Parts: sequence; structure tokens; C-alpha cells
Amino acid sequence: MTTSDLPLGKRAQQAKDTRDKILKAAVRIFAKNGYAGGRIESISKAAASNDRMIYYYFGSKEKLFIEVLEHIYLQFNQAERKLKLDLADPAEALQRIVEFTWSYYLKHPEFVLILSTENLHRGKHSKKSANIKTISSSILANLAPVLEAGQQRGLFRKDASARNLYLTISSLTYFYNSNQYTLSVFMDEDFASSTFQQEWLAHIKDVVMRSVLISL
Amino acid sequence: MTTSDLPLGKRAQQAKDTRDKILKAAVRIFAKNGYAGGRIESISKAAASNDRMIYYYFGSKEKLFIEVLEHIYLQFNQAERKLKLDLADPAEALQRIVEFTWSYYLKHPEFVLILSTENLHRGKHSKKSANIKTISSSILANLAPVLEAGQQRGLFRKDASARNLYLTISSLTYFYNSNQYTLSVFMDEDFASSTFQQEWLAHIKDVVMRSVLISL
Amino acid sequence: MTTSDLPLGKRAQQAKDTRDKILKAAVRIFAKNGYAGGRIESISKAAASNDRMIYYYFGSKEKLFIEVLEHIYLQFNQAERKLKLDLADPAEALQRIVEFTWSYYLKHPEFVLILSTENLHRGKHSKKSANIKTISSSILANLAPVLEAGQQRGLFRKDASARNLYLTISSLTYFYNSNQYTLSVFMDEDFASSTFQQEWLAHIKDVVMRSVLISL
Amino acid sequence: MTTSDLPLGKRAQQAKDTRDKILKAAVRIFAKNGYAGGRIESISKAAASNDRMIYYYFGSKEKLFIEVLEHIYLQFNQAERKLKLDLADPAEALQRIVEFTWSYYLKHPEFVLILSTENLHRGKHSKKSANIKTISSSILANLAPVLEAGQQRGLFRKDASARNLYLTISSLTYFYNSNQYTLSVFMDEDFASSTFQQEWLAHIKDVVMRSVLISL
DNA sequence: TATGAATGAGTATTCATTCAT
DNA sequence: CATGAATGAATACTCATTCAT
Repeated sequence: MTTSDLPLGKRAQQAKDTRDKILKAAVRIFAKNGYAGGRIESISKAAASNDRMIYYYFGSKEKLFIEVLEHIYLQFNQAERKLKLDLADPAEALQRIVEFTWSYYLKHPEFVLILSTENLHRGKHSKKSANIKTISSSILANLAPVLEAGQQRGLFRKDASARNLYLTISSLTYFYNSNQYTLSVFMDEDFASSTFQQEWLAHIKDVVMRSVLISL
Repeated sequence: MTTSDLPLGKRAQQAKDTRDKILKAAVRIFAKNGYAGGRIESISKAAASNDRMIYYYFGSKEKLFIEVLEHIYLQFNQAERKLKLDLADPAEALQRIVEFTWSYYLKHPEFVLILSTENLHRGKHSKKSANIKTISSSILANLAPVLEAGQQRGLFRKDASARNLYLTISSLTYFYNSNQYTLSVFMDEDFASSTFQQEWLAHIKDVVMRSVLISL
Repeated sequence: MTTSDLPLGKRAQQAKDTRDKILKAAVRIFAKNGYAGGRIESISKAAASNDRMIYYYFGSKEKLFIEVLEHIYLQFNQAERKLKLDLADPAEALQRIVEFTWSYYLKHPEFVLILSTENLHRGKHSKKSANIKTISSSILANLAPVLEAGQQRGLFRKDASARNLYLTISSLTYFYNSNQYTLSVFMDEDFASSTFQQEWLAHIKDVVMRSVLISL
Repeated sequence: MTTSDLPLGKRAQQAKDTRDKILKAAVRIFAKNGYAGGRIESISKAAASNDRMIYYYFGSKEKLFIEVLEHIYLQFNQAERKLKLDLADPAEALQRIVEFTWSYYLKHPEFVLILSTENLHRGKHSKKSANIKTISSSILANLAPVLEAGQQRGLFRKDASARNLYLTISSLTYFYNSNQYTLSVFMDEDFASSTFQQEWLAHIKDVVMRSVLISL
């Protein structure tokens, strides 16, 4: 039992709740409006709190945004950890990873939006966080064993690298979600329709498999 | 010969120059700082002009941004039009398309940055432009004939769709550039190194080819 | 005829007026409320202008305060320059200097208040001004010739120094005005009464003269 | 033996200590940053205590400042009381008063700074204190007997007044310390150098003596 | 065509102070 | 006696935009 599991006093619990409400409101508001557009007032109102409390708990808008980044990475990591993969069937496991990544981005648009925002700022805030590296470094961990298992069974190409595989999956799942608005301007497709989404998922699973399988 | 090709009077030429300088400065500044962060003053200073001139020529910050969008799409289109593909060799042609797209994003970070910015605004400005649809709609045009040629020659899979192929190529080329900052936080890779860039290009060419080729 | 004497265009004149109004309002407000207490809004309202114009013309509150310092020193200098001293009568001239200094502080409480404010900030703003040194450096200039003339005539002590004489006069005239509030708490005197003021002036003229005269 | 000399219980002693720590921290902080700049939080941190304690012991920022004023006056008075003057030698006694005043200001810059601060507020806080009048009223007390002794012995001028003598000494000692920052901007002197300080002390002793002595 | 002057609504942040435990 | 949590009013400063010449 860690310290954080200990029951808190009434006041302390209330404080924790307030902090949490602000953080969650910040995720929503920053996702919706970006960093510059994410007004302190909007966040405090969305959290049914007070401007001042943001400074009390987080110090500044920038530090709040850094905690938002850490929070969404942590959430992603926790979701990923629940994914139990069967290394006895590497092809199946790889497909489950593609499915998981795809659904996570689809169901968590705030994750995509905030990462895009952070990239527009050239990773400025990520660099200031000591935690982010640790939090996000486990993301690749799921993939490597699956790839190796497939390679050992003679299913996957020996020259496939986890790094490239990871970037391939990320590209194919992220871009559809992140760039849907400019894409739909000249493509007559509704990126929000479940038909298109299912077609795309089937497609990228196929692309990923073909990129590693030795023979089809 | 269209109107715009006629020689302009000295005054008119000066005016055109000022307008151009502002537009180019706007591309740079919006790419660097996003829409909200792209200050009218910064743009007019970068253009060695005057705030008022932006309103004179473009009407508002929003209209300026719309013209910026139109401009970068037009530039992309013009570059793409120079790409002469040999339909007699569809496999080679497809690889050249991947190479072209990759290089364009790499050499024009402002294109990537502004598209990402526009997506964070949910395509708000694109929707207000009558021109963008026309400008950007030609992008897919290059790809369809290549795919069909390959299919007719029995090289490419019949069930491959131009739409999916286009999105696949775009995803694999765009994401590397757009998300390099958050990626490099937890991946020990230098996304700006030419080694990594060349490896990635080789990889995605391979992935794209495997996704359409009937047999390897 | 210098540039500044050239007739200005209507707009330019208006602009100069606005800038002047703000500067004068700033002198009043900073004198009344100190640096921290001198609110930007109060100043712009007192100038019948707009907060934004302060930033337009002065850049920041600090830079405005620096100009205020330069302005009050300049005003003092200009007043001092009008003082025509008869070096043929050094004793008389010295008394006129004491009178002038005394009246200036008395009639310009804002000068005293702003200097005191600046001293509480350890001369922080003065140090940032390139002009102040030049402006205020002429202050001692009046005194030195008078002292020398008196010494040459055998009226004033040879060991009297202009520096000490200057500080003596300044102390005796400044302190009465700057510290009247805490003084009146325990001294049953009204520092604003002209009787007391005249008595004090007579006294300090006497003290200053005795400090330099060889025999009484 | 007064109440305050009685030995205190452990709790009561602790309370007194906390109160004392806050008061001393307040003297430092207000001296350094003025009234407006003297933040409650800075004071409580400097006292290694808590914002809330300031309100517990002093009620408000203003009341704290009033106690600070009372405190520094009290300290000055206690120092002054230790000064044992020999009325048999009035000239010597007077010089000792000048020396004492000078050294006190020099060694207690916080006294000068807080008095200047209070004067910029037009004695606002002093007026609200019932104690200050009593505390500070004894300051003149030292001087009057010395002056009278000197007059009775035929050494000092009959028309010299204690009030003017007091103001003369105060002016000459206070101004050097209070206005050193603006003075050093245009005078090439280091007001912190002991050479200059000693020269100035010698000078003002001379000025004060010449102002009261009948013949030199 | 060009530009300096003016404005109002907003924006992150700070401060003294009070509440609840 | 002591302290973390909460608040509202202020505060310096910024921004896109319009006016006047």
C-alpha cells in the first residue's frame, strides 16, 4: 500500500478533488483551443473553480500545460498496460496493437489534439518536464517483444525494426485523426463515419502486416 | 495570356510587391507561431511594411490566414505538376510519388506546420475559402492513373484504392515531420539527421510498395 | 532654429500633445502614489487618454517612470539656468542659491516625492537612463564659481568644498519637505505654515553662511 | 517588575517568539520593498511562518506596518537613552549628539528607509498610532538641555532654538543616507566609502557647531 | 498608396484577506 | 497555536482593428 492509497482527511481530499477538476478541465480546454487559446479563465470556470486556484496548485499556465501533457501520456500508458498480448501468436498480437492504437486515438481526440499542439510549439513544454520521458518511454516496450517473437517463429522479416514498425503504426493511426479537417476539404469523405473508419482500420492492419510478414 | 501576365505600371507593381511581401511574411510567421501566436505586428514588421497595409490588402487576420492556406496549397500543386511520371513503369512512378511527397514535407516545414495549425482549428478557415477545394483537389489526380496503370499491368492489387493509397503515403510522410518533437522526447533518435531520414524514406517506400504489389 | 522648433503637422502636434499630457499626468500620479502605487490606469485617466497609449509612447511603466525622472530633472535644470548670479557679490549669490533651492522644493513637491521614491528603489531607474547623468550633472555648476569667487575675495574659507556645500544646502532644504509628515507627529509644528517656512529659510541661510564665511 | 518581565509559559514564549520573528522580518521586508512592495507572503516566509499568523497577531498589513513604525522608533529611543551626555561640556555634548545621530542612520538603513516610506504615505500610518507620539517625543529631549547649558555658559547663541538645531542635525545626517542613490548618479562619489562618510561627519559637526557657537 | 495615432476588450498573474480544520 | 485551501478585486500589459491625414 503506497502513501497515495492512504485515506485522506476531509480537507485534503477536497483539495485533491479541486486539483483534479482543474487538471481535467485543462485537458478539455487545451485540446479544444490550443495552448494560447486555452484561457485560464475558461479552465477555472470549466472546473467550477477560481483563477487563483490554478496558480495555487500549478504555479503558471505553462506548468499546468506540462502537467496536462504528463497526464495524457500517463492515461495512454495505463490503457496500454491493460493490453494483454499473446506472444504465442505474434501476427494476432501485432494486429491487436494496431487496433488498440487506432481506437485510443479515435476515442481520445484530446490526446491527438494536445500532442499536435505541443508539436507546434516544437516540444517546448515536454522538454521542461522531467517526468514525460519516463512516462512515455514504455510505449515502445509492448511492440519489441511481439516483433521478436514473430521473427523467432520465422513469421516476420528479420530486417524489420521495432522503431520503424512503431512509427509506421503511429503514422497510420494518428494522421487520419489529426488531419481529418484539411483532408476532408478536398476528399469527399466523412472521416467521422464509422464505415470509413472501419475500412481504414482494415486497411492499415493489412499494410502493417504486409510490411513485416515474410510471405503472404 | 491572362491579365496577370500583362506588364504592370510602376505603382501597381509596387503594390503587388508589398502584397507579396506581406503574404510571404505571413506564411513564415504563422508557421512559426500558429494562428493565435501570429501577431499582425510581427507579420507587418517581417514584411518591412505596416499593420495598416495588412488590412488594406487582406481585410482581416482571418482573411490573411485563408490566403496563406491557399498560397501553400498552390505552391504544393505547382511543385507536384512538375513531377513527370512514366506510366509505363507504375512501380517506379509510385516510388517517385512517395519520394516527392516526403521531400516536399521535409523541405517545406511551413506547409506541415500550417496544415497542422489549420487542423487544430478544425478546418475553420479552409471552409471559408472557395479556392482551396479547387486548388487542392488535384493532389489525388497524380496517383489514380499510376495505380490504374499498375493494376492493368497486373502488378498492383485490384482491391487497392487510390484513396487509401493516398492516405497511406500522406500518413507515412507527414507524421514523421509533424510529430518529431514529441516523438524525440522518448525515442532516442534525431529526426533531423539525414541518416534517419534516408532510412525512413527507404522504409516507407518499401511499406507502400508491399501494400500494393501482388507478389514480392 | 532647431528641428524641434519647426512647425508640426496637425496630427504630429496632436500626438506630441498626447505624449505630453501622459508625461505630466505620470509626474502627478507617481508623486502622489509612488512607483508601485502609480497605476497605469490612473495615469491614463488623469491624462484623459487610454492605457494603450502609454505603451504606445513609452513602452512600459518602467520606461515611463524613467522619462518622468528625466523630465523633473530637466525642469529643475531649466529653472536653475534662469538664476542669474552676480559673482561680484558672492555672499549675496550664495544666499540666492539657498533661496532658490528652498523655493524650488517647496513649490515642486512632486520633485521631492519622486526623488524619494527613486531612492527607495536604490536608484534602479536612474541607472537605466543614459540621459539623467547629463541632465543633472549641471546642478553643481552654479555653486562652484560662487564659492571660488568668495574664496578669491577672501570672504569664504579656503577649505570649503563645493561638494560639501552643495550637500549641505540640499540636506537643509530637502529634508524639511521630504520628512515633514513623520516630523510633525512628534513636533508640534505645522510644516505647511508660511511662518515656519520663513523662519526655516532664514535659519538655513544663516547656517550655510556661517559654514563658509571666514569671520562673522 | 512589569507583566512583560514575568517568566512566560512554554506556549506563551513560543507565541511571543513567532510574533517577534514576524515583526523583525516585516522591518526588513518593508525597508527593502516599501509598503506596497512588502508582500505578506514575503514577510511570512522571511519569518519562517505562515501568512495566517500575520493576521492572527497583527490583524492586517496596515496594523503590522504601524507596529513596525513603533518598533523602529522604540529601538532608536532605546539607543538614544544609552547616550550619556556631560552637560558640563555642552560643545562636546552637542558633537556627541551629531555623531550619535549620524552613526545611527548609517548603521540602521532600515530606519531611514521606513521613515522615507512613511513620509511618501504622508504619515498615514503614524497618525493611526497612539504610541508613536509618545515614543518619538523623547527625541528632542536630549538636545534641549545641552543647548540651554551652552547658552547659560555663554558659549552658544541665545537666539538658537532647539527645534531648529534638531532639524539641522537631522537634515545633515539623514539626507546623505536617504538620497545617496540619486545623488551618486551625477556626483562622482561613493557614498558607501568610509572616507567620504568620515569627511562628511567632520563637515557636519563643523557646520552644526558654527551654527550655535558665539565666536569661533 | 501609405502610415502614425487611437481604442476597447481581453489576458496571465498577483495580492491581501478569510474560511475550515 | 498553527496551517492549507479558497476568493475577488486588481494590475501591467497585449491584440486586432479603425481613424485621420
